[in-house]
Amino acid sequence: MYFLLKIIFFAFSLGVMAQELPAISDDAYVIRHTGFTLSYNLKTYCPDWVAWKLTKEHLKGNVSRKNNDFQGDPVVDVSNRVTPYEYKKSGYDRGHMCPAGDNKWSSRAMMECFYMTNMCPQVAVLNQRWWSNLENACRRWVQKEDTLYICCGPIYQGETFKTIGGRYNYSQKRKGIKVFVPTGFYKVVLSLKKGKEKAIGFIYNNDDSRQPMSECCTSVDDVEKITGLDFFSSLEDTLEERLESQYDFSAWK
DNA sequence: CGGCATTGTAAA
DNA sequence: TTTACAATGCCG
Repeated sequence: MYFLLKIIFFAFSLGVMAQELPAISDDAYVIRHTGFTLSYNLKTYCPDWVAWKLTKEHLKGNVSRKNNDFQGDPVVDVSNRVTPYEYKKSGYDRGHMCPAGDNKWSSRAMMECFYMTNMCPQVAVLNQRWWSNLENACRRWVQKEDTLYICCGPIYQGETFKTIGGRYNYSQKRKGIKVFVPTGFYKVVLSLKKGKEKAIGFIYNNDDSRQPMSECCTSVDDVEKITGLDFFSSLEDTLEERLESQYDFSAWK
């Protein structure tokens, strides 16, 4: 009985309160951390999505990203746990999905956002410039919107994928894990500010090309078509349809 | 020098 | 493709 109540409460807390979460499939490996929730994929060894709520208040914290080191996620069993070793000499950055800059409000959230379950292999130029631009923009936007519901993750297009890692770790006597290199990344952002509710999506290529926000934005519907995910599904249907089918980049400035 | 991680190379 | 081993390198 108590267990049943727990399930009901969990479903309630995910479905009703957490508007940033996409619809969750039955076989999903969902991991909840202090500052974000993610769905871990045991084939790609990347998250399928990472979702979090960003508020104005969250940005007032002063926890520094220094001394927070990339590390395997202790929630994941060791045989499936990606470590920084997989990314070493790969040529790819360990790209945060939920950024460190959004987790300054809690030292625990900050530490957890450096778990490898929050990472994907990202081309350096994308990570440090164009993707970073979007993260900074979200932190600007939330000052006016008060709260943003954000979800992002990798895109894989094509039949075969590049992988990194996979080498047996002799020191730790651990089987190698192959981490898929995404061909791109998506992010969807929702504001429910009364009377001016709006949503927007973004799609980036995982390469070193020039990718300003203004050229990467699109509708949430577009991102759903490409990812197969159903974002913001706890919204009332007509509102969801309206917000996801259209977007206005200039309205976010 | 001792201990441990990293990496080139090759065997299974 | 995965595992074993040896040489190298780093840090005390």
